[in-house]
Amino acid sequence: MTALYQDVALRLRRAISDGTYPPGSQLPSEHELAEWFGVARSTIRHALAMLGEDGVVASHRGARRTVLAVPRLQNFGELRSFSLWARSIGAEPSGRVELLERRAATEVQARELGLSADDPVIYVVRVRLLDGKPVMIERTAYVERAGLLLSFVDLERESISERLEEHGIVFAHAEHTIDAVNATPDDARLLAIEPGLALLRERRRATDPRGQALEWSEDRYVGDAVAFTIRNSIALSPLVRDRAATPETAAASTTNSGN
Amino acid sequence: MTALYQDVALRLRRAISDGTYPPGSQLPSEHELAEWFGVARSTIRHALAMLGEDGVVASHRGARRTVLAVPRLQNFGELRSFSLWARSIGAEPSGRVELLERRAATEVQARELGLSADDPVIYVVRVRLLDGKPVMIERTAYVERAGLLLSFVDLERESISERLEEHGIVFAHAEHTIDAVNATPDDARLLAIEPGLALLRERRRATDPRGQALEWSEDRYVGDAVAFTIRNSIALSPLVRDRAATPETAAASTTNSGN
DNA sequence: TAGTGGTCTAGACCACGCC
DNA sequence: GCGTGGTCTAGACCACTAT
Repeated sequence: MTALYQDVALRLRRAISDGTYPPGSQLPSEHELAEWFGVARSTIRHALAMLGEDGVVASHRGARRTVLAVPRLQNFGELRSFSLWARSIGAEPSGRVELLERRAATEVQARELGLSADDPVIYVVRVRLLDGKPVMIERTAYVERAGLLLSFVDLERESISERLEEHGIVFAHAEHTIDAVNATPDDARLLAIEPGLALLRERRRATDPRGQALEWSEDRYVGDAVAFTIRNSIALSPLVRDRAATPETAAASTTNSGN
Repeated sequence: MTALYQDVALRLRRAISDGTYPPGSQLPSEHELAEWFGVARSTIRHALAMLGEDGVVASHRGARRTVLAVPRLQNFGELRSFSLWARSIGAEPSGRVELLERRAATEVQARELGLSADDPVIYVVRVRLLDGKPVMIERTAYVERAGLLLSFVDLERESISERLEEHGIVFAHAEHTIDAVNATPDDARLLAIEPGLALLRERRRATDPRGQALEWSEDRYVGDAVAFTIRNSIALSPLVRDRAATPETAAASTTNSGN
């Protein structure tokens, strides 16, 4: 069912989590692991490469691998879906729909979603709550193909992404741009906070496995409720620091231009 | 010198950048690429895996790879070093040292750096400027081994990380936690902005190749000057959403809590 | 059904760390 | 010099897509 290397990776993760190989210690050699697991060395290497991508182990030619940290659980689905994420930390997610309409795409939405000007999008504004406390405003434009299915979803209770996956709409890739903004009066009203409070803004473009844009969203998190964490290393650096988009630079910026 | 697969990856990146394989198009098959480049299929796969990690291509069993986006240039060094990053976007970096002293680690610093209470750290507060405009405050605690070398660095002009690398201190891994805070009066004074303006806060723990902590830093960026971008996918998700540190949760949390 | 990517093996040689 | 991880090859079989 699952691939051998995934099984090996899982078992190594567990061994690190349960203290067999605590952070700072060294892993057995690839040769030893291959013997113990009864697989080829390349299969062990494939598994170890995955741990390396997660920042769990570090490796250097000539020396055994070092354990850097205990693995984190979170997966892509939990990052994309507020509901999944909330439940994974033991909180009860809910949502309040402020707006849901089919309308012409704005210039930005059209560019990010790869649409022509005035193509229709489904635009949704939702306030997301954690254990009854508002923590985020989600302003999302869906392409028509995905958005039309929203009429089948109970937006107050259900997870949009979970329901869309049941209908064959799969989110596979995303690009996130993160900066900070002060809460507008409108933000403050929706989140029941003071205007001017610092909010963490995440602009997200998500695509299906083929790279076809499915949604473009601008989410604003209450600064003291949510944070993002990224691990990276010399070998793997998915995080990029950008000059923020300003009215003058927005048009020229590569971060924001679509497709 | 460079590995074959790295050379192949570079050439494929170039082919995507120059429009040979634009976003949305399909790459040739692994078999074809292996023949063209004169290498084994596994070498091609290794190169393509790197492009996949960067979110440049997507792959599915049975179908050819799809180009998702044009590759971004930035590397790990440019993320860690403000100076390198600034020059890479064509701006002139500078810095102003507000404080530099050797002192006992705070509780948080000791925990993040893996020190005992009251072990000494080198604490530096610097304002970083882009083309003369203040955009960031950097409050960094270095472990003694790295920090003592700072006396050899011209902090107003030089890049700390570049000089430390010359002395054998190599930054290899980092974990970043990002949230939003309002500028304190002190922040506002240093950055020449209004108090209360939304700032992007990055707390960063960086280690050497062995996972030994080298620095722990709390940086605050002016919200309209800098943003961070992350790409991820089902297969690779280095980004994690966390509940932010609150006075109650800070003690239990490993990721966060303030300076 | 042919082609494609995903997985896995067995073996080779090399560059580097450590003793 | 020995053990380690890094690179590379050649070939096999399988699961899935496209047609």
